[in-house]
Amino acid sequence: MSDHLTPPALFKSLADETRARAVLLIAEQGELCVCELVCALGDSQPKISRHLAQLRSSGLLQDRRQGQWVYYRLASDLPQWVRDVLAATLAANRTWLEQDVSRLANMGDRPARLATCC
Amino acid sequence: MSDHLTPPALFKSLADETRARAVLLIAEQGELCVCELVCALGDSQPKISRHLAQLRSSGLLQDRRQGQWVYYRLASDLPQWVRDVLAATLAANRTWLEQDVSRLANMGDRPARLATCC
DNA sequence: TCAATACATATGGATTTCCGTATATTCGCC
DNA sequence: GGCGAATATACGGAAATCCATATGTATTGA
Repeated sequence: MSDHLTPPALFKSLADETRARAVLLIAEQGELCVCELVCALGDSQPKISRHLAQLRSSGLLQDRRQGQWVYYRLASDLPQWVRDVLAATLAANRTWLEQDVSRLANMGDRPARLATCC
Repeated sequence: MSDHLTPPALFKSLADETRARAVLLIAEQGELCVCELVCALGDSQPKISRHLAQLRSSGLLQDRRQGQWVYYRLASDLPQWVRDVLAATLAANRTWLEQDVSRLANMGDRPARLATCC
């Protein structure tokens, strides 16, 4: 799926502020549900949802439904160079992401993931 | 100048096919003049020129005039993470760039750069 | 000074992108 | 089944993007 992730296709996916923040947050946290992203980014739910759908259909993210929540993570078949691009960007832009991370940390009532052990 | 190169700003610069190819070609070759890029990418001169101006004003490229030619290279103050992003993208997408590289190699009458030794 | 080459920019229009609002849909629970 | 919470999608319209064409500027050389 993400085979035809050409450079401009990848960069187009990351060219929007909302999408860039969402992807980097997910890259840092491993997995986030829509309501967590809505809270962290401070945007409306339809806006977040629309951008997530776009990131999924471009092959960057994959989703997983758990009860009423839908969790997004980096696509498992993401090429290594794409992971490298994200890692380099994330490492050098922590302060740029700071507010989103802290809004996420301060969020009350975050849905609990299933324990991975069972 | 390139301090305010936020992630979405960088990715927006690279989100266009013409700009992505131009930047990667320049990253690979070190320095290219406008007419070389016109030939390698097979686009019109105004189109190339417009995109180069955009890349320059976003802080990704810098230019240098030598006689009638204007050479573009990566901006000298480019943050390391941006260089890393470009390097990772270039290394993994050689075949995507193949045709442009060979059109450049087969170009006749390429303007000669000044020797660096004197 | 004239012409030619290399490059830059202006203009207008077609297309794309993005968003707010409203409306599905899906799931868990009573 | 009915209701509320979480998420997705549809439908305009506003704004940004991209391009072709035409024109401007700078440099070289006759």
